[in-house]
Amino acid sequence: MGPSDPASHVATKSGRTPRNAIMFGPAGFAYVYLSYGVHWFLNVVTDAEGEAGAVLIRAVDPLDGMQVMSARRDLASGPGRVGQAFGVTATLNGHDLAVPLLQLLAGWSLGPSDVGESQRIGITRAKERLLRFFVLNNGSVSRPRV
DNA sequence: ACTCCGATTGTT
DNA sequence: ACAATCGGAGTA
Repeated sequence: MGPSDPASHVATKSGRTPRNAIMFGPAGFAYVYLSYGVHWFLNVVTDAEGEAGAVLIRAVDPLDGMQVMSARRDLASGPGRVGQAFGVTATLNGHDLAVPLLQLLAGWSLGPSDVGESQRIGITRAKERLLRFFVLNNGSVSRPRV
């Protein structure tokens, strides 16, 4: 939602800044930022060039390269863990997600009944908006901390 | 220049 | 419940 979402990095009065500049570019690029000075968060830019918008990847379900069956459940459940699992750092900010180094590919097919939506996690502004989307009945989906 | 705090996580 | 850890953004 970009500017119309109070929880977005582009929602401030300053609008475009050095940090969020990638969000104003074309879709399909990585927007990476450091959270709490600790975790690298991976976002995918979604809107057309000139229109700021991005989606945070909060979890990933490891399908290939998981010699680690035991770790499967929580290996990449949580945005900080996604960053850690893929080795995301500042150098990936602005990365073209069509390039194999870190690439978005078509996944298995999902219908509307496979996708859940809920309030977002960990934010203070615009909590009520249902802008968190997840695969239903998938163990890798991240959850709020109890 | 200085303050506040953040789409968190691991440990106590 | 709390520390870790740091830079963006707002205020002065």
